[in-house]
Amino acid sequence: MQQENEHHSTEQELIQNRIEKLERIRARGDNPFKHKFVRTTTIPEAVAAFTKAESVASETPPSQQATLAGRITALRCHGKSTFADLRDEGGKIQVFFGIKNIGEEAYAALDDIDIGDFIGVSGPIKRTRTGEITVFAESYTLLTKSLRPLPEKYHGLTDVETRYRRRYLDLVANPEVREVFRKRSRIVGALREWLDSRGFLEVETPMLHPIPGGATARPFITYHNTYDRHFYLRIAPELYLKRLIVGGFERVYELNRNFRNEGVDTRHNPEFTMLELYEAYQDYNGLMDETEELFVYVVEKVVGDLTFSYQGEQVCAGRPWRRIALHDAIREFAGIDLESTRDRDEAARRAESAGVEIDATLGYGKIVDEVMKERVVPHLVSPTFLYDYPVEISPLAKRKPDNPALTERFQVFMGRLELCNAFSELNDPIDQRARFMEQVKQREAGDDEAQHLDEDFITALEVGMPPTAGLGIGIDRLAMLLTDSPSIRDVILFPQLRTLD
RNA sequence: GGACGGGUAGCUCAGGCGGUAGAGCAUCGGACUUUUAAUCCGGUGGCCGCGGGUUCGAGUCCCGCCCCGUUCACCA
Repeated sequence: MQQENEHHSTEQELIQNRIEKLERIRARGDNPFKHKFVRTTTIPEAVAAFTKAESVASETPPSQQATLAGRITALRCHGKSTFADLRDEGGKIQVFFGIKNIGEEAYAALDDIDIGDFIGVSGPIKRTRTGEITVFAESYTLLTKSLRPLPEKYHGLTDVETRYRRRYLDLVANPEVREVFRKRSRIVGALREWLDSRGFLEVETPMLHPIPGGATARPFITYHNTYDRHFYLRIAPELYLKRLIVGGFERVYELNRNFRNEGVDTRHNPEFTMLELYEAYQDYNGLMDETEELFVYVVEKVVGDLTFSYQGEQVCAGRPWRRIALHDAIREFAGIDLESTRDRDEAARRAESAGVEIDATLGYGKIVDEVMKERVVPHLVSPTFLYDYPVEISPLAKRKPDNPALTERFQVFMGRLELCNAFSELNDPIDQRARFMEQVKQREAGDDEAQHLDEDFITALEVGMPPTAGLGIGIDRLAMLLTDSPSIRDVILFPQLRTLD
């Protein structure tokens, strides 16, 4: 215990110092944690109103009375006058405390105000001698006492571990981080607007799945006490959403979290946000058109321009987007043909001739997938549809009528990021059962990402699902792209890190 | 899991040739009624990630471990 105290002695001293101030405040009969404060306006509104009034009345700048609230981010004390920077969510304004304006008692009480405290302040807004827009405080009130020191004012908080583990400090110290998350919110809002305007119904399906399904991924396992059984955190909502199409909804979407028990890197977080939508009577070609429309809507709304830069490269999202069959793209970028063979070993030979290392356990479909990731995706900066994927790696997608080895599936890539996965949904229950059985075989052969047989889902398909196309969009990656963030952790408020003891 | 880089004051960072651990900001005390990274004077503050080892002596060298980042592998 004592060791622990000594270990934190410095920080403890800073905290202790503030606690003593807090006690002095209480001793004066003031409450350092107020319940409510009515402000007349926000800081950015007050600044905008002042600037506007000023531009109209050119000779004598008007002074406008305002009551503002915010956090003190800087204090400059000059004896009988003090300047503070006050910041709220949207902006910053300087506050001037003069002993003549607020009185000796209130001025003396400033001794117990620290950087980090929240205050409310009233007074006229004017420019100082040096031209800074400033509230000349006539009164102020402490709203919340802060007991811990904030990160340094000039450099902010740069330690990435602290930024992720204690995001509140990151948000306080680095205003641009708040902008990233505002933008993320606008992306999600724009997606919903587009979907809602087209009659898509937002639904919520289970997060606890008795059988993990809808994607090839390792699930998290959890346990329900009353039912005395294991559940899986969902890896995708797909099979439930398709059940809703069976039930008669024609346009549904779900925008929520998926959980996959796999590696963590700059593009993968164990929990991530996915938009999945399903549209009856549509196929993958029509869905490609709609996907373009949807993205263009969101990009224009959020970025304001269809050309933007991601990690130093220009992305041009203007329509039409390039559409190229996966096998054609492999021919173009990898210089090999994987379409004219279906033989696993031959495909592996050709892949290796293109310099792609192929693990002996990979089947034909995964070889194609591997070559795509290694040789094709790195070229896809501006938006590109790859379409017609091997049936082996697309167990929920409908086959092409003229080529049963391929499925009507597409993916969208932008900024070298995989953003979407979509297909004409397989609605033939007999084929679906066969595909599941193929997956089960792979699972038994040791592939623990292979999909499970979901008997109830087959039953639903037997009841009948109309022709349907479905699309999944990785929201985190879309947010990375549109905020020019290099890591998925930069667009997730509380990314997963190892817990500390 | 492998490779590389990092972990030093509350924050941002120096030091690293083995010889009593530094700066700026913050904080505390003093001066100051127009500053804005305020200024000036003085002070407090460190298990130098953790544990071993070598050594008269270890932030510094060696070994192991933990955490973070990048990357490769795996995946979306």
